[in-house]
Amino acid sequence: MDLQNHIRNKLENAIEKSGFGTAVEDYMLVLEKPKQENFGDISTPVAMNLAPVVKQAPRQIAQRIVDQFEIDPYYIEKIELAGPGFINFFLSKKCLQNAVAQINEQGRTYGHSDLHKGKSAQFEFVSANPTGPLNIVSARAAAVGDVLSNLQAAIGVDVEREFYVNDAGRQIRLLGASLNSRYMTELGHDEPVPEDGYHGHYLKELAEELVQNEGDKYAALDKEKRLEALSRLALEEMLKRQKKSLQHYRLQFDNWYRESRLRQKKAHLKLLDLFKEKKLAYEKDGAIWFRSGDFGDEKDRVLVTREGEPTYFLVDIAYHQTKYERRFDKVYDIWGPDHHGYIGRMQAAMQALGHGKESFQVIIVQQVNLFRDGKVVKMSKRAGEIIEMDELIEEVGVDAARYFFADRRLSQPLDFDIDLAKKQSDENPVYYVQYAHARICNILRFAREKELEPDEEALSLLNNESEMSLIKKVIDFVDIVEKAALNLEPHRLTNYLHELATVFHRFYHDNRVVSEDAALTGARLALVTAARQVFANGLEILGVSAPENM
RNA sequence: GCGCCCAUAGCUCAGCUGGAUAGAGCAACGGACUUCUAAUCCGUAGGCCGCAGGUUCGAAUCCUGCUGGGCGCGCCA
Repeated sequence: MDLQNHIRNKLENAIEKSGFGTAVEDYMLVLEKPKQENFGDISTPVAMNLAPVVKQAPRQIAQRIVDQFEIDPYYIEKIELAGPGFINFFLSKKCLQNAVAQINEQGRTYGHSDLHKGKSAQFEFVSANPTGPLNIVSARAAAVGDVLSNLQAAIGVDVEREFYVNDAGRQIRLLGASLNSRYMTELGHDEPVPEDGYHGHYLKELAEELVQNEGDKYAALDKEKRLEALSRLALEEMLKRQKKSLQHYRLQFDNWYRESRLRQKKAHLKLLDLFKEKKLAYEKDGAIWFRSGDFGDEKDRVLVTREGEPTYFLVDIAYHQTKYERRFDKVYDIWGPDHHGYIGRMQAAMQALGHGKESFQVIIVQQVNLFRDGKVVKMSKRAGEIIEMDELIEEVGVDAARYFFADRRLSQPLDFDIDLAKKQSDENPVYYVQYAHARICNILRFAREKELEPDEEALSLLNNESEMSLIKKVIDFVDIVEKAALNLEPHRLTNYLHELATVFHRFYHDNRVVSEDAALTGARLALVTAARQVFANGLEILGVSAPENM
């Protein structure tokens, strides 16, 4: 909708003509949605922001701006000065009614814009170690990462989703050793799982399958060869299962970037050379250090240990460097709260490599506490007691899981109430929104049976309170998507859809869509068609299904 | 000790780049179905916005200190 721009332009003109042109700054030109409906549809506190600068009373300033404001009656019905100095705009009915036709014309693309067209971004998220099934924490990251990606795409960004696979190093060796124990035990040899190995049930199951399908084939190998073979096998199997879980969760990664690929190319060693060359690295106590302290980190960090092993950090820097080589304008990492201490050093590394501060952003998504029967479900990774993502999805469904995960501020720890998410009742917000969509589909089906169609020529018949509220709500969608995308706040979208559902349900209660009045029926069908489109488009961004009946 | 996150209605949370009377869902209570879906709607009740200062025309929002809770501070990954 170019409505906001229209008002902004006219407002700037009015301010210019009032003689405040030199005093006004961009940040003062705020257009917001007033809390109360009787304060109009759009409001600006610009006069109050100008007051301290021009040293005049806010209401006096506002009055002069209002006097100079050129009203285009197509858009605006009236302007009011209110309260301490707010200028409130009331939109014309004509403009609101026509918005319905515009939405229907845009259809599936309504809500999308080219605000950031031409930019590219990469989201790296989940990136769980391939040493076991995905858990609850990954489930939140997966939902959030996917929705954030969708939101960026909606404002025109060319987005890529990436999963970084840590398929090299100590943990994979441990994984192999753990599988080896299970496998050999299955064959009657006593080889206990290493103390710091992986004790989960899944490796036991895998070992059983292995014996069943391939017998004692691996037992014949000498231990080193066997461990290597089983490591590889376990890794690929775990990866396969993770991919399957994510697919089930309706999440498609564009790229699975393997750490082993970096190591093969010796990317980390080349990077080390580069650091040395640029005097960003030095030797101390037998280890090689990065001067991260010079780039805002708390202290310097080790890149190569005294034993000559490259640290995870060194490889990770090399990995992040590839993101820039792959020419993303913006690189986002989604991490759990346990990694926040890692942000400083990675930012330092990126800056040392000459990448602008704005180009790399870490998004910390807070933890998930699982509740069942009103009690916290304790999870212990060591003992292999984790709640798997598959179990959660199995139990509550993909829609509820994704909706719940998107419905919180990222910085807020999330209490996930399994019992609530499972409930097919009004206590569950997912159904409330989906039900609104299904209800509209039902109306449209009913109308089609009677051979009635939406009629955009009749939109001027939409006049009553609940009709106008619904129109005003659907036209907010573009703005909501933009704000959610720019601020990386998926919960804005769920909140909005819930509000939209409320307004729609009220409209439904107040008005019969299919009635004796053919013209009015056409107009209302056009309105609910637009509303349905907004539900569908919004739910699509969330990755939640929009059922046609419930 | 240092760093990050959190504290708003009984519960779960919005609102936080300062603005008008702090909102929603659930739970509680009272109403509404011969109509296109009652998985819905309407109404009532519910608040020292953790505490104490500060900044200013104005603070849930910004700053400082404190209290309480979660997490992190490896030549681990």
